[in-house]
This record gives sequence, structure tokens and C-alpha cells, in this order.
Amino acid sequence: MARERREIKRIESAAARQVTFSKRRRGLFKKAEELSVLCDADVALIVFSSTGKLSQFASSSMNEIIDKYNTHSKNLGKAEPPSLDLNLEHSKYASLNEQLAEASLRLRQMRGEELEGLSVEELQQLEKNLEAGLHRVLQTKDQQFLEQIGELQRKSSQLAEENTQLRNQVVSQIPPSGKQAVADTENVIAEDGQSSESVMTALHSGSSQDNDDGSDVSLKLGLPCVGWK
Amino acid sequence: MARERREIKRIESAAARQVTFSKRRRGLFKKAEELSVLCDADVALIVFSSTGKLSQFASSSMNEIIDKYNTHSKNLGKAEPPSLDLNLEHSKYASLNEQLAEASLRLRQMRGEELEGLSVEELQQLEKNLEAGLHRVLQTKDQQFLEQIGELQRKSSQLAEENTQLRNQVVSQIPPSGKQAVADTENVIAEDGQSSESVMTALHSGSSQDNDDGSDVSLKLGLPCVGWK
DNA sequence: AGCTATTCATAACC
DNA sequence: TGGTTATGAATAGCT
Repeated sequence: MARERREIKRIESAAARQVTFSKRRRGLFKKAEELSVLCDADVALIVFSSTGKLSQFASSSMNEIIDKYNTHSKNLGKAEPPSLDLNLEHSKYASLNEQLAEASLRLRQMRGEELEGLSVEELQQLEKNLEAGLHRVLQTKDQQFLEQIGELQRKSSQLAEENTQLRNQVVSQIPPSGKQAVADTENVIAEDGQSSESVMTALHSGSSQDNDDGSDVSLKLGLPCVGWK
Repeated sequence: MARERREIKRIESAAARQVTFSKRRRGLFKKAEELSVLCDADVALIVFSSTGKLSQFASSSMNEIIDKYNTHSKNLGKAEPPSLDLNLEHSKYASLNEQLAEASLRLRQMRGEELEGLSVEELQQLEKNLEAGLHRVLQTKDQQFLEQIGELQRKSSQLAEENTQLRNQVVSQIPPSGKQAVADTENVIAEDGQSSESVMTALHSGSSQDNDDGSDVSLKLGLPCVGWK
């Protein structure tokens, strides 16, 4: 809403996140109060920052509103002070169970199970969701591959340069004299081969984002680098 | 914030108050969600309209946030009866909450969200699951279409037979005499066309009980076909 | 409910 | 954290 539109997605920079949090929190609380005043509504707003700090607003009493919320959302029947807590607990439990059952069912349906009761429209919606999810997953995977390739290329260039320097060093230290020189050259070549392998090793364990269980992937990616030197 | 500034004071007109409530409530909830997403904050918003209707938003679980709020409040000095219960509850329902959070995460990930922390292997597994799920969904959808087609064919045959009988009946009742016969034939053809439409109606409602009304319903049946990618 | 003219909130910058 | 400004959003008053 300012110089440039900002995508609604977690702000990675902690500093920027903190600044935005302060500003937007103020705006949010202002809006909450305005709504309560203008429309005579009962509003409760609880905010925990990412660092765990609490801010709150309540048009009346926070506890009162929370009680009212509990009563509304859980108890459509009786509200007895003595058994209220029990009812609430039971209802909470039931609600959680319901939510869990719902989530599980949706998960199973996304895995293609329990589709019997679904209409064609619901199946089409499911299909759409699956395609969208698959698309995003593929994009993310591709991105990770590209990152790994980039990392590999950096390492490779670095080692190639290092290798050139080593080669020059070796050549300059040994006076060129017949068979001796030939042997040295072979030796250099052997070192070169080892360096190529260390490229793969460095890629594998090097990046902080690399997981150890990605070994086979790194190996797959590493294969082309044999031909890169 | 529009045509003219509005003083922040209770709106007297009930109608205007209701309209403003709807609009501003939507805005407030949007802002609340944006804050929670952008700044990784835990936000709970409870709104009771002046007519007592409840609306709520919680970035995670409302109960969880209220529990957290109660804990914070208690630490600031207040001693509340519910807090003990809530603590007990928390330990009681921790497992359920965890399962729900896990299921929700997996659902979001299947929808292609929150993929940041996943390894390439996990992404590949997700991809595999999505493809398998999509495959089963498509199979189920196809099966339903085939069933509908089968149903349609049965109805069609039945009506064709019925039509033949009617045609024979008409021909036998009217003595074959020049122009009269021609008119009768046209009449029979018209009836045939109507029967075809009722076939589609029966298909759409899916049941074995076919109603003769619903000529417009048979039009609707055609629409989904447009969207059948 | 949908449409502007306005005011408001705020992202980027200091 | 607080202030400034250009700009995107929210929304008040109508229809």
C-alpha cells in the first residue's frame, strides 16, 4: 500500500519484519477499535509477535469476550457455571477431533482415497487443487536443482582456477628436462582427477542448505562435472 | 476514508451501521491475516456484531492462542480459574493439536505451500503422492462419467423401443391414406425428439426415477462439458 | 451488491 | 524507533 505493492508472504529479513510488524500492528489495532466504536461491536484482538511478545485490544473486557466466544462457539445448549468447564473441555475435544478427521479425510482424498462419495464437481475441484499443488512442487524442486547446479558451477570454477595455479607452480618449480618433465605432467594430471572428485564432495557437504540425505541427488548432479574441467 | 471523512463515533442508523460493519469487518480480518503472514505473528480476532453474531479469525488455533494469552496474563499477576483447566487441557489435547497441525501442514504442502524447508527427496515424494492422487481422482471421475454414459445408453435404448411401439401403434390406428399418413409420421418424429431430452434429464439427476419436467435441467447438463478440460 | 471519489495506511527511504 | 512521501488499499456515500 505504498511505494510498491508487497506480496503477502512472510518477510524474511528480521529487521524489516519487525518494522512492518510495528506499523501494521498499530494500524490493525486502530481499525479494531474503530469497528467496535462505529458499529457498536464487541471486538477482541490478541497478537503475539514472532518473538512472543503479547499485544491485546478488547472493546470491553478481554475475559468477558473470550467467555462469550467460548459459549458461542461451543455451547448451543445449556450454560451452567459449574459444568461449563467440563462442557467446554468436552466440546474442545470434540472440535479438535472433528478438525482432525476433516483434515485427514482431505489428505486421504488428495491421495486418491475415499473418493466414492464425491460428485463430479468435487472431483474436478480436487483435480484442480492437485494440479496446482503439483505445479508448485515441481517449481520448487526445479529451483532447488538450479541452486545446486549454481553451487556446483561456482565450486567447479574455483577449483579449476586453483588447478591452473597449481599446474603453473609445478611446471615452474621443475626445470624442463626430458623424461623428468613427462613424469611430472602425468602427476599433475592425476591430481587434477582428484580435484574433480573433491568438487563433488564439496558440493555434497558444503552448502548449509544441503541435507545429508541428498547424496544420490548430488551424485546425479555431479556426473556432468566430470566433463567440465 | 472515502467520499467524506466519517467521525469515529457510533453510527446511529442501524442499516448504515450494518453495512459499515460488513465492510470494515472484512477489511479488519484481511489486515489481521496479513499481519500474521507477513510478520509471522500469532493473531486471534474475535468480533461480535451488535446483533450478537460471532466472527473469528486465528492465524493458528483459536484455543491455542487463547491459552497462550491466558498464560501471559496469569504471569502478569492475575490468577484465573480457567488457567488451571486450560493447562490440564493443554496436556490432554497436546497430542490432538499436534496431529492436527501435522495434518494441516501436509495439506498445505500438497497444495504447494510452505515447501521451503523440504529436501529434494521430500519434494520428489510429494510429487509422487500428488501424481498418484491425481491419477486416482481422474480414474474415479472417468468412471463416474462412464457410469453416466451407461445409464444414458440404457435409457436411450428403452425409449427407442418405446418409441417404436408408439410408432407402430399410431400407424395401426390410422388407415394409410395419402397426406394424412405423412402428417402422422411428422408427429411421431416430434415426439421422438422430446423423448431424447427426457433421457438427458434422467441422466443428470442420476436416479432411476425420471421426471418429465426439467427441460431446463437438461440444458444445464450440457454446461459442465464446456469445462471438461 | 457494485461503483468512484476520497481518505487512509503503509513500503521504501532517511 | 520515528518522520516523510509516493502509492496502493480501504471505504463512505450513492446507486
